[in-house]
Amino acid sequence: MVDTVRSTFLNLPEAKQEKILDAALAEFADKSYEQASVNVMVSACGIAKGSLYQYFKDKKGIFLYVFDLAVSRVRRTLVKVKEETAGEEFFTRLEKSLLAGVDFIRRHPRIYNLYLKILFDQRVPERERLLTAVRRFAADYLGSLVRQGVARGEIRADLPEHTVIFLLDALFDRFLQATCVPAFDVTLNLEKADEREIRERIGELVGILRSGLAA
Amino acid sequence: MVDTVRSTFLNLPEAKQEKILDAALAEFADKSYEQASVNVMVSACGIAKGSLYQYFKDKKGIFLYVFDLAVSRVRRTLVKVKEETAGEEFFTRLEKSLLAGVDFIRRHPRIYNLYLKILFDQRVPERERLLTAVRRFAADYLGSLVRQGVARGEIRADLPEHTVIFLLDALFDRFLQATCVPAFDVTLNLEKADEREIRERIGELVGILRSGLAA
DNA sequence: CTATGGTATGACCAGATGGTCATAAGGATT
DNA sequence: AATCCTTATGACCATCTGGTCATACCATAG
Repeated sequence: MVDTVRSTFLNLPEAKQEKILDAALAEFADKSYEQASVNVMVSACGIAKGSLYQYFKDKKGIFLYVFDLAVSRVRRTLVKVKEETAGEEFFTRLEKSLLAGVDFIRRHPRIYNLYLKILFDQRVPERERLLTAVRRFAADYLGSLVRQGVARGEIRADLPEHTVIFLLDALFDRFLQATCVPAFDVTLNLEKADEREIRERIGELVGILRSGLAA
Repeated sequence: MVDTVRSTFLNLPEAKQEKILDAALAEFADKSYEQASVNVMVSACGIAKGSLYQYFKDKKGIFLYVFDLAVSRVRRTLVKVKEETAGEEFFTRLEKSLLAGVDFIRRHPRIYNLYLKILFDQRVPERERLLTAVRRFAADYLGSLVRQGVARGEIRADLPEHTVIFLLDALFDRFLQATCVPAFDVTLNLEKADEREIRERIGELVGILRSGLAA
């Protein structure tokens, strides 16, 4: 995994490292993997192309390194939310997790865009592995919430856990997508919503999950 | 909309038209829009590149024409399901609609792949318009089911309709994605599921929607 | 002052792209 | 047979791509 980056890069002053990673993230977040241009990256961060190929083995190496960094940031953020809400009720934790997701995306839109690229660009290197890792993390996160909810008697114990997690995962993912891809969301207008409205919509959704649709 | 295709193309014998559209669909479904190659299309269907540019204004024109055809096929299929289940109960209609979706994708995987491309390739021409159209259709479809369900007293009338539709739309879309993108679905294994299993999972999901999660 | 070794450079390569256009082929009407 | 119009062709163009490599730079060590 780390054999894609050369020690030359790690020896660089941190500011320069960051400038390069920033340019790479911007480019990969903007275009599809194959369309992302190494030429654009180097001219954006003001180094020679040859230099970049002294830092990384190839384009794929740059990509994997950037992706790894992005994922670890997401991980850290969500794990923190889980710990901070450990004592609260299941449905409250759902709401707070979703809110934290929205907040993360608004602060790191390019990282989320990178994730969307992995989701649907079939030609991303090692896509299967990267994608599975991310989704598995989400499923584990939700699974741990669900199991604790069941143990505390806050949610029904008679439901197949996998299906519950699937439903929650689907809803979370789409909600987050809707906050930044307006065309996804022809009903709730989440992209233009302020935080109060976001909270309201989250409350409504979790309310439906809680009590069901049947009359 | 139709000013992208030239009359020359429409005058062609139907078999030749189909061969060309088939090659174009295959290529657009396989790669991202910008990565899809006109050269590949023409050699796949055995015509000269110049000919293709006599049938369509440019690459974008080919794409929009193919997309329009695909969308109208989806529309026809789903409208038929809606009509055929008009008399049945809300939750049954949900189940049958989902099942019809799975069936359509298995019979027309390339069309569904094309849709996924629109979803996440930010550089697809007129993406906003195409995407909004598709999502609006889904929302209208589900909305009509919901309103009839409310009118018949099958589902609660006290819920905000938009939010209900949003939830259903999210769940439907992800379920369909899971049936053909294994990495999406680390919990249910839908890709390998036979029809009996698919029916079971659909039943469980709709069951949760019906009665909620709370203990 | 020189030698060493890591670092930086950008001209260059082969290959691909979308799109063009002069030319040719077909078929119908005169 | 001659004219005319539509359709078919593929060599060609400018432009971009990821990747290479001989060369230059520069700090330290002898």
